[in-house]
Amino acid sequence: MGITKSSLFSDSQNQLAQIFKALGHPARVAILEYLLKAKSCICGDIVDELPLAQPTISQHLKELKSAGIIQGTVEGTSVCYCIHSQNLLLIKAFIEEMSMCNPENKCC
Amino acid sequence: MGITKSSLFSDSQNQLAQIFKALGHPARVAILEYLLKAKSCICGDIVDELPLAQPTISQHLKELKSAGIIQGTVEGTSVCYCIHSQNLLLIKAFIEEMSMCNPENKCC
DNA sequence: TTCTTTTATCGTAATATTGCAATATTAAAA
DNA sequence: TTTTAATATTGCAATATTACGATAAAAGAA
Repeated sequence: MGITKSSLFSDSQNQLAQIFKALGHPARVAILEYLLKAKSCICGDIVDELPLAQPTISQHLKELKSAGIIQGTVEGTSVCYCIHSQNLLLIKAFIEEMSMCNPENKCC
Repeated sequence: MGITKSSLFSDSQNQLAQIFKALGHPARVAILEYLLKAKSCICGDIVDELPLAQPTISQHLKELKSAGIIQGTVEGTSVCYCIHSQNLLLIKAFIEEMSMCNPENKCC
């Protein structure tokens, strides 16, 4: 149905999934890589950098922001975006746990 | 258009996004947590554990598998799934880089 | 062989996502 | 005030995802 039954899962599971989902698009990965590479947390240069139209970039930025992965500060007519690491630490812990796969498991 | 323009991005960006996307659903997060918790890498107990119908679970398992996050081994009539950590290490490295946000940035 | 159990696949309805043109908004510049 | 520049929002078409009932497939049990 295209509708995720989030009520069936824990808050923690939903939050982790939400953050992962926001990272689950190559444009958003590219935006983060650009924000990391750029020394200062430049704003709409992302539009020039990425091969997508301005409204599309704006939408991707909005999703990253609402997932708590980036933050934006208005500076005159432009907006300065940068990585907000707090929520990334949540999924970092999850992945660290998961990647400690037990090699004793029969099929691993 | 609901169609991700993956050709516009690098292989690395597409691969990272694909793995993140597979993790971007609470049911799939729950499946991984269950696989980690269960001592042996049990199979269709996941269907009993999660509040979703069997075809839905099967579909989620398929997505995790095609993203290289889990692997399955047929054992008679049942299938034994377990975590396959290799691809998780890819996103682990990405997140570690990203979470080293530079606090010197003006807006961070 | 027939039945049963387990898992996968098909088909489909409901909903979500992606991308962009057009347009709105906002604040600085002229 | 008018114009310009930067970003956000709206509306929509194309496509993807989610969920599940029905059914298929595969292997062991009777």
